[in-house]
Amino acid sequence: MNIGDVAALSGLPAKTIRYYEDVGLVKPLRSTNGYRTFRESDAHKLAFLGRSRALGFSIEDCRNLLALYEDEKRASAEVKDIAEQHLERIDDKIAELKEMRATLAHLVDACAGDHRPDCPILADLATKHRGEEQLKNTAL
Amino acid sequence: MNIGDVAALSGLPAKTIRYYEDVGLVKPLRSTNGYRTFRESDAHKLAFLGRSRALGFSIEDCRNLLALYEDEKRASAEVKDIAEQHLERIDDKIAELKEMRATLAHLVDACAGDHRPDCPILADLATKHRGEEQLKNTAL
DNA sequence: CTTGACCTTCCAGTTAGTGGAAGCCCTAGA
DNA sequence: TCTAGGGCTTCCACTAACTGGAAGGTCAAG
Repeated sequence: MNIGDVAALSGLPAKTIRYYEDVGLVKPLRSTNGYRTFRESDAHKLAFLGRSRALGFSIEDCRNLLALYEDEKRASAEVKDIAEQHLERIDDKIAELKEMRATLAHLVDACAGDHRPDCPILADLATKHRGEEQLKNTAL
Repeated sequence: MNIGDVAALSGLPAKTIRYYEDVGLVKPLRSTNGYRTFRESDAHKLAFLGRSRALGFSIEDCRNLLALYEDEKRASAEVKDIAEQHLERIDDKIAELKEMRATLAHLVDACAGDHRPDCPILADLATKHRGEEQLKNTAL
């Protein structure tokens, strides 16, 4: 299979597949004309990578997951560990976004959004908030 | 004020402030020794930037917000528009993360996480899912 | 033989900084 | 007066995970 074929099969752009080779996630063979030649196993790996990335795993996570996948003697605990850490990162990110969202939604709501210059959004951004006092002189 | 002073006041790292100058968000003066000299207005801008960034606005959004902030004849609608678009991006991101989270939580839950190799997480990543069929030959 | 679709490599750009090196500047203390 | 420190300067490289584009080789069809 050439790169276009695995791209179609895996749903990944050819550019991305070349990049994955660059970072050592797949190691396709080369035919005499210099074209990459992908085996079934490579196509399978790429699909695995596509799904892992879709779940938000980092490239490094993917590398580890792939290694575990190929290791018959793995302990599922190792996989679960990676997944749980990722889950935690996701939860943190969601919490962060929700907080931004709440503040922003409140401000947007308060803004008339008309031709006049008065704007609670800008007013808020221009104002020091609680807990934002910086670097009070600790000594003296 | 030197950069260390505005850094303390705004809560931004000096590196970040230099970067903001690089991309044209602030234009501090220079004293004869080459040091950046920040006016009150610069310190104020930097605080504004810090708060905008904390709400997740991109640098380009910040640039536009700052311009609006300084424009006495702005229409609040323009500000609101930027904020609403950002809100939408946040909502999209939250939705995406929640979907990942749901899938991942389900898989983590199903995984024993012990010394055995059997792992529903890997099994899932290795399996083609509904709607994942690629590029069926449209012609013929 | 030419056209067009593939394929190759390499370079640059994206976001928003961060880390580090090499080297001034300035002040306080011995 | 010398020196040590902390602060300041610039510049270069690196991060994550690609993506776009240029220049050019390969191959099958007409």
